[in-house]
Amino acid sequence: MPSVIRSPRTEQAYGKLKWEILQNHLPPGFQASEPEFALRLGMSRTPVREALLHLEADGLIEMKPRHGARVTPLSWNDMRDIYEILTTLEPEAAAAVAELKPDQKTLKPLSDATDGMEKALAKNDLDNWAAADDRFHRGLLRLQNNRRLTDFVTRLLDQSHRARMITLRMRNRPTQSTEDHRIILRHIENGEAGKAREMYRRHRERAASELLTLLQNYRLTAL
Amino acid sequence: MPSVIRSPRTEQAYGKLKWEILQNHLPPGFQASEPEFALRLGMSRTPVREALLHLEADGLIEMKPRHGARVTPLSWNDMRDIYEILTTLEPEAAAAVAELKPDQKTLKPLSDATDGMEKALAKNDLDNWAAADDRFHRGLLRLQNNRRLTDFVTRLLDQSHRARMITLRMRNRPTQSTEDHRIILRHIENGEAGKAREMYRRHRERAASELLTLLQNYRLTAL
DNA sequence: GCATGCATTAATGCATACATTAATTCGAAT
DNA sequence: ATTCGAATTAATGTATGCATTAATGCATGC
Repeated sequence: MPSVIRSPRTEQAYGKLKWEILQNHLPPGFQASEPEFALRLGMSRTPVREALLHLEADGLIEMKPRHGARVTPLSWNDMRDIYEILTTLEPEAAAAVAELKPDQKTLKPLSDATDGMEKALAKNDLDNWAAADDRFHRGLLRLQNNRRLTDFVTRLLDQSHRARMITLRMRNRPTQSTEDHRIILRHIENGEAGKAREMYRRHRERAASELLTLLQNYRLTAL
Repeated sequence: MPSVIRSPRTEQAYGKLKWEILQNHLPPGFQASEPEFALRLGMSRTPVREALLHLEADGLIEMKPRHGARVTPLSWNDMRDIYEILTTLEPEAAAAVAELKPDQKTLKPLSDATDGMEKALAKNDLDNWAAADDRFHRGLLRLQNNRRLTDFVTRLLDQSHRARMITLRMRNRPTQSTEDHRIILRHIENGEAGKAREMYRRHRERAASELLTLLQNYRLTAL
């Protein structure tokens, strides 16, 4: 439960900060003290501090003793680690969903997302393509029943979101990636767990290698 | 970074509470308000609350709006979910370590743990057996280089610790399990990633099935 | 007797004040 | 000029108090 916060202020602070971080509005490496964040957000330190601690647990903020809280910088090694885990866990999630033999209605979020990717690709609308891609991955997770898996992978997706956005316009047209999704969806529809797993793994391996190469070539990250 | 806390009080509260939960000193389902915990720990609500939030992120505490914080009850479904993920991730960790072709010195923590398991088994000393088993699993994790993987799996091991302790004396003599470790260690020593992965997977599958059966037969958990 | 609603009670959410501690700056001495 | 050290500054850690809000119990009416 990465986002299970209930109190208005804390929730507000958490939501706003997370949003601004993921949008690169608060850029990687941005640093400020608790009082500064509190001032920015128009509330006292208490809820802000709580939100910052949550974001630290999410891996989006790093709190260093006397240097304030800083937005986690993009790191090549972090991205490698994250994609390594995604490459292991997401295929298992896909297989688990396939095992459930879900009906078309259950799979609607996934087919919608896949449609969205194809349409956006046809229009060369990268932003909508990325959004649909994201919906697919998160939608798939939600269809399997292991809550901890959902939460953890969701956190990893959040942690790697900025890197994906930054590299979005450096990639070639994501034709292959879009096709991958269609095929994975078909395997899931057919209840073929093994094929879904294997296809998802290859999808993630390709995505990882692409992303890491881009980050490296363009010196976009620390480390 | 499950335990990255630095302030004396918060750290103290976190450490003490975590310890007492894992020792079943604060039993599953135990519930108290923040002021009560604060009183128990001899400090104000602030650091206690922070510690409780950390423990909630660790999955050991659940905070319900007006009902105080309660020690997460043991749940069969949670254990199933946890072991499902462990069965996926730990074998990958073992394979990753094998790939590193570590020397004997690096592997000393693992061989020590394995020795400890065998010795404890010979003496029928279940407590030390379990402790050595735990050292093996955590030691292996530390040898691979993906920090996020280490932290997440460590959390899962913590979350399942109480269930393991409770079922410890209901199991048959853990002969098979001890042998598994020896074999896994050998595969790692030989740098045979595939074999290490496969053996670890079978080890975890067996462990999961044993644990879940015991919990079910003895109605030890909620749900 | 039961249900509804209000009052009471207590916990949490949040703000603030104070204590502690570390970084930084400035000055003095070598 | 450089280095050491003390004083200042500012951030974090912690305590506390107040506001808010939900749960509980009681009373009242049906």
